[in-house]
Amino acid sequence: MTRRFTITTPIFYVNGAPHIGHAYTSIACDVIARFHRLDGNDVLFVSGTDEHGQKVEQSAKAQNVPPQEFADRISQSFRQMQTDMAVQTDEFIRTTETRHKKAAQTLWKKVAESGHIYLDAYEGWYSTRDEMFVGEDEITTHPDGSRTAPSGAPLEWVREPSYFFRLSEFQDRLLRLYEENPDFIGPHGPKREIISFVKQGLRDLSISRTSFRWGVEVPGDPDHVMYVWFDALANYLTAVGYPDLEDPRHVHWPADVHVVGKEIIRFHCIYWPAFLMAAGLPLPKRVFAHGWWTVEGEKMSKSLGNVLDPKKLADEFGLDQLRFFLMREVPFGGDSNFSRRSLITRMNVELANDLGNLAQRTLSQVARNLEGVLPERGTLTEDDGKILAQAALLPTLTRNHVEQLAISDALEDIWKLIREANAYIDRQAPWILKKENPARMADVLRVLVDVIRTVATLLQPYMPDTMEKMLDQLGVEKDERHIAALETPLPGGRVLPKPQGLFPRFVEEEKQA
RNA sequence: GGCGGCGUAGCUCAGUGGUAGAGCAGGGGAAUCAUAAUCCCUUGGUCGGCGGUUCAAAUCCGUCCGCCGCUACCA
Repeated sequence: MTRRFTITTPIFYVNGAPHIGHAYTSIACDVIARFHRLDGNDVLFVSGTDEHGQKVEQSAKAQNVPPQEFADRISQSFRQMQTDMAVQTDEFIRTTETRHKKAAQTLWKKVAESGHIYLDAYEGWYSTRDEMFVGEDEITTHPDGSRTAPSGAPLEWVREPSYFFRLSEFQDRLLRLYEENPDFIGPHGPKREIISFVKQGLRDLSISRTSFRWGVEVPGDPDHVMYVWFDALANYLTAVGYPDLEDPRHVHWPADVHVVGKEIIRFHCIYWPAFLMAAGLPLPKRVFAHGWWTVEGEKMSKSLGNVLDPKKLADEFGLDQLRFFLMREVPFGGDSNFSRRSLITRMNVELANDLGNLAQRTLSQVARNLEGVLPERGTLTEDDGKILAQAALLPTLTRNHVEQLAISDALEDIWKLIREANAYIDRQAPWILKKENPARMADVLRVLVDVIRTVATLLQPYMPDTMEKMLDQLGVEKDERHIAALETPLPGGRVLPKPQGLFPRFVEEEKQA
């Protein structure tokens, strides 16, 4: 039976250009989605843009364009970024689309019908100049009793009608959810924060606004638009065709994993399951928070001017090299630092020296000493059997890591085999066997081709373009490139194309003094 | 303040009770098929400090120090 697998990126807020963090989250999900496709699963990979809210309304106004036009432009830049990064989504949801508004409004109605929404008023200190409510802890109180926002703007106590969601009623059910499903929140650190947050007690959540218009209209009350998270989170349902239960994508709900940045994990682990519980819908199986990137040891920020453009990096170093680095460098879930030096080191040591050179030295011997013809498997020695067994185990190891979203650990295991293959070729020394025992040389080269095939097959999700070329050079047909195909050895006798280096060493150009 | 995370070799990190590990960097050697890539050996740590539990602690408990995050309606 085909397994279904549904994965989502966060939807990106259209209030700025995509940077390396957006690329990272997209690529991580893409690697996982591609792995599942390669493993024969029926995958739905969802991404999109969050386009409502006061900030978008304001930014559009500042540029003198209608909000929709503003949102169109930025949303397109996120789609372009994903195209540039070879991220293959199955659905890209824009929250300004009609289908999404329908989904969000239906969800609202379901929650309202269950009695979990009521009309009251939201009150707090409001800055008219900033057009936002300011939290108590951000307020400066002056000797004369007046209060100001961090921006220095004066504050006034404002009461605004608002619909509320009875979040307070879900405390126990949420805690039970976390307890009964230990993997619901990952990794461990954020999980504890969420649990202790919920244990502190939940207040009802204001889920509508009347102070701005740029949002999804609340069903039955056109004065209100939905609060961002009710609107945004519903995109995951839009992606499966909700509310049309006959939609073929509907079988992809619930999602297997929502991948999110750690800054929005609370909304996904508390609000989202509570909304779904209230609406009587199945809950996602997992929410996973990834870390952030620093740049050369510093926090990435516009003011520091060190915001990394993923396209520029891909143009300079190569897309697959960038994808590899991002997935390799960081234990998924942790923070990590981006530095040119470590990127170049990984490219040269792991891609050029370890993997690229292994393929090149193997294939050039096949080309020169066997006239490019792939030999049949010969009689296996103990050493042959050992490395082939290690290779045979690799799909399972990799699959288990990907299942846990440990995509850097999967690479680590793949590299252990690559290093072992380099040790094997040195032990067997086919360049010596060439004179002493040509038949044995052919056996050794065949073992190496099989090992490299395994490696290249499993690396496809990470480096799709380069691994396609490597599999071409190994004589692997298009329909032999999925994981299950690894169980069937290639037939001997195929003529392999002339090998070409796939991972050139990167030499940093001399800096002008 | 409360809650939580982190602190292990020069660097990045793995390791949750039983003789300190990996990769990179450093040193020595081998090989020459290959993108001067590879392979082997090796230097290097009182596992943040102190105290405790235990036959045994990086690993459990307490305390202190340092760094970081969360502490709801901007996303």
